[in-house]
Amino acid sequence: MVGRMAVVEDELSLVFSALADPTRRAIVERLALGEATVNQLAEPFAMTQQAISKHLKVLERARLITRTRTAQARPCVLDTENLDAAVGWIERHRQIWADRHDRLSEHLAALQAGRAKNEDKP
Amino acid sequence: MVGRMAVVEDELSLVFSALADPTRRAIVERLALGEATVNQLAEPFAMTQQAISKHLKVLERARLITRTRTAQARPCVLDTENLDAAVGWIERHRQIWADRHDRLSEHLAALQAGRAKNEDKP
DNA sequence: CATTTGCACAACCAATAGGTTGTGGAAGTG
DNA sequence: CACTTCCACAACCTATTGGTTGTGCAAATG
Repeated sequence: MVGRMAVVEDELSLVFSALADPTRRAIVERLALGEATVNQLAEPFAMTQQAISKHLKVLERARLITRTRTAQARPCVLDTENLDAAVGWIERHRQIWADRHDRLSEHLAALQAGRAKNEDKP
Repeated sequence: MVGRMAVVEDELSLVFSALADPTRRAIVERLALGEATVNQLAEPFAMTQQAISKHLKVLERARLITRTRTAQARPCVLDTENLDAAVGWIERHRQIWADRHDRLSEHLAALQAGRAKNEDKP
């Protein structure tokens, strides 16, 4: 195999990689305040409308936004389901580590306490 | 400006893009169970040790792991601080939207209730 | 000391990402 | 109808990503 790439991108990868771009995060922040059209979203950025459309397509593929059609406009709405999925994944593993880490700290504290019986300054 | 790329990658982008790869997420999952050496981490994957080393460098740059030195081994440990940062960012904006969405659902439910007075089947 | 083990650095490669310009269609407005 | 507004598609460009092979050093082991 020479240089083959990922073919079947899983949803979580799409979500995280969608959130990995500052422009797209800004768009999500904006959409958290309410729906907006492409031009409204593009306005604050120093880039073309086409670039923003590309970003929106990435967010849509990650199912972080959904798009409706109102007349000639294409308003975007935030879809939090996959945001939840992302938080879920992180929390699941962060918590396991945190628990272990607590026990480790506990263990070290116990050791420290044991040493304190013999010498005041370690 | 013709095709200039991101120069000053912010930390959050590094974190999300580090988590955007299934191999790296698997590594994080593994490290949530406790520290491991490079070879231990590489073992489950159908790729070279060098590829894993690259992935570890990405995780290290995102400050999701830290590496110590024990003899000739380089054990990796999970660092949850930036995982927390990622969750924090998502939660902040997800919550705002969720609140708005609740009020919208409420509003729609109220409308629906109003209609129910006139016709049973909407 | 010779060898193995653990890991990283470098050069290379194909695919992807993130931007551009150019263009055109579909829906509202004079 | 002519025109403008809103948006997407296509072609193109460059940098980055995710993998490879080849190599070599540093520390443990015989």
